[in-house]
Amino acid sequence: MAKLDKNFYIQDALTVAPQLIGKILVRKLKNGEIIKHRITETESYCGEEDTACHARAGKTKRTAIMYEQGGFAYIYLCYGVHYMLNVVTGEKEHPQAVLIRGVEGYNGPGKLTKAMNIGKELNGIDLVDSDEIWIEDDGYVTSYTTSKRIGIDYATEPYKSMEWRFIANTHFVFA
DNA sequence: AAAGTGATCATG
DNA sequence: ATGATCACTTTG
Repeated sequence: MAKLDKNFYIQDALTVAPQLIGKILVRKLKNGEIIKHRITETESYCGEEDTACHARAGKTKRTAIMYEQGGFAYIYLCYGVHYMLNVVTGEKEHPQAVLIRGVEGYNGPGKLTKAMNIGKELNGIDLVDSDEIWIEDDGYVTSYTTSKRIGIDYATEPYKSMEWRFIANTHFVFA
């Protein structure tokens, strides 16, 4: 069971996002309980030029973590209700991140963070060093489908139409 | 179809 | 200090 390392996260968000499909998100609670879920859906957000990315307006207190080297968790509260889990990717000063949009058993980014007890106290944590949350590769491989990203009506073309959402075929195979 | 929710960011 | 915005979920 290989924990994903720094070299993996340093790649571009567009490289990391499809590779995260099928990987296992691991959460260890303070009471020692371990929760594991396979990732089924991700989205890439790529730099200041990507009008859908939080870093589009430049570096702020909130987005500063995206400018770090890959491997950190970026967690924020959306619509005052839901925590979103993102993985920072790429080199330092390249604000990129991959949103973990769904895991097996839970569709929807808000549901998965609730189910796995992920909150703002984990924002900025190092996924490579942490023993509270990390991602593992057990060799499982699956095909995936791409589509346009969700909930980014405020973005402009061409980014609005980029197919930067990756969905595991697991649940959608009609063989 | 629509509202609910609260941190964040840009104004004054 | 105040207000606008928002990468969603749930309800009717």
